[in-house]
Amino acid sequence: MRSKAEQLKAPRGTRDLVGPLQDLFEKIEASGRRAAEAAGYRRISTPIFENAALFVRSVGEETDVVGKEMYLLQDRKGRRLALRPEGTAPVVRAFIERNLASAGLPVRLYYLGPMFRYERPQGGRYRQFHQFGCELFGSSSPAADFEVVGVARRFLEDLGVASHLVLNHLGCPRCKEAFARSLADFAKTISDRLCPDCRRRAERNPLRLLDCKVPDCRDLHSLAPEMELCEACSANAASIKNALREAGIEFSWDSRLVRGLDYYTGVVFEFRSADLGAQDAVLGGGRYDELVEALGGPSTPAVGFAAGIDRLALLLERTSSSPLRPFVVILPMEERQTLAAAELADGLRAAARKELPKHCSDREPVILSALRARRLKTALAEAAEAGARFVVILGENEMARGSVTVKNLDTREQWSVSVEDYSRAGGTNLAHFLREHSVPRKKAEQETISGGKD
RNA sequence: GUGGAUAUAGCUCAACUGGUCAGAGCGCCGGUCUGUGGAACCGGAGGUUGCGGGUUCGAUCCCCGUUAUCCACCCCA
Repeated sequence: MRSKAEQLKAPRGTRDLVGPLQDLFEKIEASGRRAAEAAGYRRISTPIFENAALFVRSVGEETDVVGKEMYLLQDRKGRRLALRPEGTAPVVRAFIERNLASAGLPVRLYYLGPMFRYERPQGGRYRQFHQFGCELFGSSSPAADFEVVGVARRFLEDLGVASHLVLNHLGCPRCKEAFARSLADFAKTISDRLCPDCRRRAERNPLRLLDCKVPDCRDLHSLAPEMELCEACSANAASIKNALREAGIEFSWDSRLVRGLDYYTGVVFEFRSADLGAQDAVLGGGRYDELVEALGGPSTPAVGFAAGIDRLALLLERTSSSPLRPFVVILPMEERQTLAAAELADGLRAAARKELPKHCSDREPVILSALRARRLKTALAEAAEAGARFVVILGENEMARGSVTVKNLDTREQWSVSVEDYSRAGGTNLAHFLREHSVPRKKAEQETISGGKD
């Protein structure tokens, strides 16, 4: 007989975010929000499913992402919907549909959330994965490209992720089109000597030819025509390089960097990590000046990027993380005080809102009640292990006196604190005491996520 | 979608070529210890060896299927 757990497992390529992994996700998301908002980006949340046609028209019918990786569904009225495989198209759709340009250009938006692609799962690659992305509408200036790369970089730096920046310039639609055509023509002449993948690429996405990893193909491709940028495009590429150099941002230029989504034009870039194996792109983006118009909006230049949160979490897994550290743990001595302990904890949390110092960043202090009585020795050891600062002991003696014993786990001092009018006064007595006796910890110790155990 | 590998306790891993081999460490629970600190020692619970078939007197081990994971390709975050 099969157990329920075996029959109902999470679908392939999906996973539950819980414990340290969830902590990590929140940390990464917080860094994203910080980096984006600091540059004036506002969050947008779009639906998780859209009309399938949106992605066909933007990402491109011939790309793998829409050709074979989309989760397609039909609702009861026969509408063709798709779980979003990427974030840019929905944001552009919303930009047009909500007439966001009316607030005045440029418009800066960021998003955070799950994306879906039907792919063979691998480390750092999931069928439901998560992205943080920024989109900047309304500027064709290299300053906009520079800004977006800068936000991306700040975000990664803030997380402490080591990565290197690679850029390329695909040219304006005219350059890109011409180059693709000449590559395809070239491929045709040597078609019989190319690997099967490259033969397919020649048809569907000639630019990708340059990215082949088969050695023989690479040799052939070295004979391929070079990208020729028009005057405007090469000036654009040059000014971006200059800006990056002047800002002291390290990067490499790779003419083989081609992104798999059709809408890219102009600058494209990736941040790669050496610690990720084959899935080394941790963040990717570029310019998509034609997309807004292609989807029915006013001609509007735009740049953006998307970062893979799951991949970042993979990189940071080693360097984290401790669970929520309690500020106070209430310990009942005997079974019959457990309910009183829970009540005390509840009242203390209410009081703490107003009265306790913000001891750990932007979170409320964590106040726990132990739900069972254990030997004091073990209970104290556990509380100390969990990193609690105070322990409140509630036993026969305390109940008789109408007080509790408060112990500071750092200094080992302890006091008897009266709680007689505790509930009437909204818990001020104990809360006040704790406030008076808590000194701010050093910064490193305040971190609830990145700080290890003492 | 293609090629390859793996699957044993909550976790990390053992078990010579099929024959008491279902184990260890960590974790968890309890005791030594009736109300004061992360220790030590002792004990306990937990597995039809991913699942389903097959070969065999006998399968964790061999074969087939299946599911999941990992690696590479494709592609991408």
